[in-house]
Amino acid sequence: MDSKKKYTEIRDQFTNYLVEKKLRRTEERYAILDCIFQITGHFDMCMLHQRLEELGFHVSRATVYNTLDVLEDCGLILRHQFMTQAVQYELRFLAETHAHLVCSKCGTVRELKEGELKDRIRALKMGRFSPEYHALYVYGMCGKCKKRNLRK
Amino acid sequence: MDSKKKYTEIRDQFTNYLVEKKLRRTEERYAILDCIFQITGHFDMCMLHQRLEELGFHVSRATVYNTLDVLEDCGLILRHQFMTQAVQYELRFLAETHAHLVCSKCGTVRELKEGELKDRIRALKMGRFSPEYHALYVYGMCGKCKKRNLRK
DNA sequence: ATGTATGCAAACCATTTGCAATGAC
DNA sequence: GTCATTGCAAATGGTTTGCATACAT
Repeated sequence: MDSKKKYTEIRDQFTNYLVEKKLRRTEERYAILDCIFQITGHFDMCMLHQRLEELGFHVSRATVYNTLDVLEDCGLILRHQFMTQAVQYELRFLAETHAHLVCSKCGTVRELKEGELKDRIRALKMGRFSPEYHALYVYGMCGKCKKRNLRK
Repeated sequence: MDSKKKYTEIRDQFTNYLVEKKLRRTEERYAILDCIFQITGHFDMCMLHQRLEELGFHVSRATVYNTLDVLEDCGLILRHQFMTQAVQYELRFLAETHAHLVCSKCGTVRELKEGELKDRIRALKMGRFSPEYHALYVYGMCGKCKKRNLRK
């Protein structure tokens, strides 16, 4: 299975990061990463905390926040802020290949593959700025909301 | 002056929107739009409220929030959430022509012209989704932070 | 005259912080 | 043994809400 291989890669990246930065490799941190890897789309702190609880793994919210910061700094996840009040996260390797279509009406976020655009963005000349990753948001109205608007 | 013409256009767009939606054309709403038009870059509710106060125009924070919502809905401004806790806004016609280079280290946001990319993004096939505007964020490290990192 | 918009203050809630206890090194 | 990390609870602060008053229509 390819996903298993990918996960080993991700876990290793996390371990290398923790070792290099002299941070501790705690059970909590790896449990949280494991849990995130099971989520295919976006998630927020609340959802993550709940899932961990369901798996019978209790962690404090403070620890979840702390770990999300570490994972973001490590480059494994990235943060989005859509219409919702809570910050949303996503595994970076999943996010790289799509744009986010955000409906201004209902807040739904759809993903759109845009393979070639990625390379064009990477090719931008940014002077002294060293790009690490990017996110493209397109705001507008989704099909459902358009229909709903016509009805009225 | 071209800017004056642009502002008339924007003010008219706002008026049309308010009339169409049967919302009231209050002094506060126009004063807030005036103030925003003077700001060339990003701003948050706090900065805006402060500037209005400096101009001797007192409005409650609730009204600023309300007006920002109306202006966003009207399509005149768009919202960003960078590293800071407060939501940042920007005049939409200014934002359309540049990408945002966000430094993950210090949080600074630089703007980068990217004229041709805009058209490519507009050309994306999004199915039933009707795009209205977009925002491109590139995360990475700015020149200053890179230097600072080397020194240590 | 009617009902929306405003101002103010209180409430809300995601996130951060302080501190004692735990556990990775 | 040392000190980063955790858990818990309290604090923080941006944003939202409720309600009485003002005012656009």
